[in-house]
Amino acid sequence: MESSAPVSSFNVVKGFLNLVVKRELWLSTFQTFSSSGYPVLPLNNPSEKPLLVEYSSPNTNKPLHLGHLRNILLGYSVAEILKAAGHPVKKVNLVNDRGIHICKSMIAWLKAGNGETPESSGMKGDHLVGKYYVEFDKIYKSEIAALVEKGQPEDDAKKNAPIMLEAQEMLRKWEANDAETIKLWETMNSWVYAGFNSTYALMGVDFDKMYYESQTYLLGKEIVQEGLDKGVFYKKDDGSVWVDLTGDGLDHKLLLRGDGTSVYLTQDLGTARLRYQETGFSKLIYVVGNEQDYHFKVLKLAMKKLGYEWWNDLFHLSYAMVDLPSGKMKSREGTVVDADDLMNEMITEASTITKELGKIDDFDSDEANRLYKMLGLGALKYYILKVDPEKRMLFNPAESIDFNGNTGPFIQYTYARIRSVIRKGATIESMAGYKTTAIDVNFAFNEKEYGLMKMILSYPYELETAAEKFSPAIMAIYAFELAKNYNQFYHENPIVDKADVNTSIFRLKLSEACADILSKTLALLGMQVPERM
RNA sequence: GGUUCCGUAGCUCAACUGGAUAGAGCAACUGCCUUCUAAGCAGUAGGUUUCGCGUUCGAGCCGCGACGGGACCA
Repeated sequence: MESSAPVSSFNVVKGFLNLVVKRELWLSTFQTFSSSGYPVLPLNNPSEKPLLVEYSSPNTNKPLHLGHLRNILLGYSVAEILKAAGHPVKKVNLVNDRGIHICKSMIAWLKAGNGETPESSGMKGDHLVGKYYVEFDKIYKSEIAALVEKGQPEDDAKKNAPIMLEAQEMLRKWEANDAETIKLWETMNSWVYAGFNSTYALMGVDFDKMYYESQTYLLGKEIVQEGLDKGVFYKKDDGSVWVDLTGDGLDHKLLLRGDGTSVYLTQDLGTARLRYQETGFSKLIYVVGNEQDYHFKVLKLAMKKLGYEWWNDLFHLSYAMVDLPSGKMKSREGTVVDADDLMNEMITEASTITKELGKIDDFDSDEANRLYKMLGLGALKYYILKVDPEKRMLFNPAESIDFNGNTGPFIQYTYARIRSVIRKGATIESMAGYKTTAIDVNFAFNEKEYGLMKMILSYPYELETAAEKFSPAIMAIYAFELAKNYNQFYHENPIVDKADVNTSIFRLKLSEACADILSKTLALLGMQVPERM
């Protein structure tokens, strides 16, 4: 081997060729990194056109719960990862603000609400509206029972229950633009939005653009006509429009009802095309639960049949449901883990643990509360994001989320620990300038230092993989491994040692780089890091 | 009936797209705070990767078939 080659030695074990990279090369690469900041990502295909990430997409008849939490954290994190990887990204939210579900809340509020408002009740708006959604179901069930009592078959009773008929009548009025109905609808939706906004704010997520189904639900009808003209859709005798996907291993699928009203697919066709016209997206990523897998397959194939060449840029980022030990969550039965409650419980838990440890007794209450929030939400976010989205999650509220081991607070703790060492190093005159001191290329680093350097320098690679796979879990695991490696290094090596300034400076540089990468990686998961904890 | 996702330690999860002796955390047990933060570190124990067959130098990963769990489409 030539001496200028980057490889210092090699060996062969069990058919594997092992190359050993020269030590100087590691040091010079690390030197470049730590003096000029984060390595530039060697992106293969930096996109010029925006990637749209649609996430959250709530219904306005009830507050957000644990299932939404998984959706929102995933969507936000994927968007941040794509941004960090150099893509232009737009986060969008399609709010389902119309339909029978919201009419149910409205009817129940009219019947049983006595004019209650968020102000008068002191309830968060989304919780108040959700309360009447549950109320609707109670009334509905008692009406069904009464009809069955009188001898109606249950199926008929479900159709004939007065409150259900009223809800349907209200939907018709809404569609006919009835002034009074629209006014009530706007009022109750505004309560819900105020509630959602405070939940989003607590979670620390944001959106670049909001879409509302009340404005998009009529889109798509002309696309259906276009499909008929092109002969890729067909009409049945009752006037309904269908697409035949048996050639793709699926079934025939309804696109427009006989009475001319839309189904979800109709508006999704229209909305996708609208967004393409607006943005020319290079990808449209839908963060939606896996119960919609079939729906998105149909959507893509319908677009393909229509001849839109970007049909394959529609991507369904599918995730599995979150289950409770008691089974599925059902909003209308009130068996859900509410997102606000869960976040607040986590913050309280963080506060309890922090107080027990007593390390920040000198913090004022603002500082302390910021920290509790950081840690509580960090624990929750990490817990959810470290899991592969396709796997079902079992969430046991009785066993609270851990703060030790492979958790968010463990990584946050490691960051705080590093900052603490660096603060100490900065007080020693001979080391205070460690940031600008160049690394000695002949520095004899040990195994732990070597391992840390390698991990730090692999950040761009991890990020690129995470971006390609739309996978926050990759970054979560990377952060954990890095923190773990740092703690091992920390335990075995004194960092600030007055007797060995040269080594101390190198270790301070290494620590600083580690903290930077941890902070950056956690930010991609929507997490913050504390200077002390 | 059809399609699809999942099945790895008691529990929660990894395994760099088919590579070397399947790794972490929790729980259990044992050590380490007079030294830079013990929300930490070190160690013990825990596995026929649900089962079977196949593909090949090599399979947790690919194929086929069971079994179990979820979701969706008739």
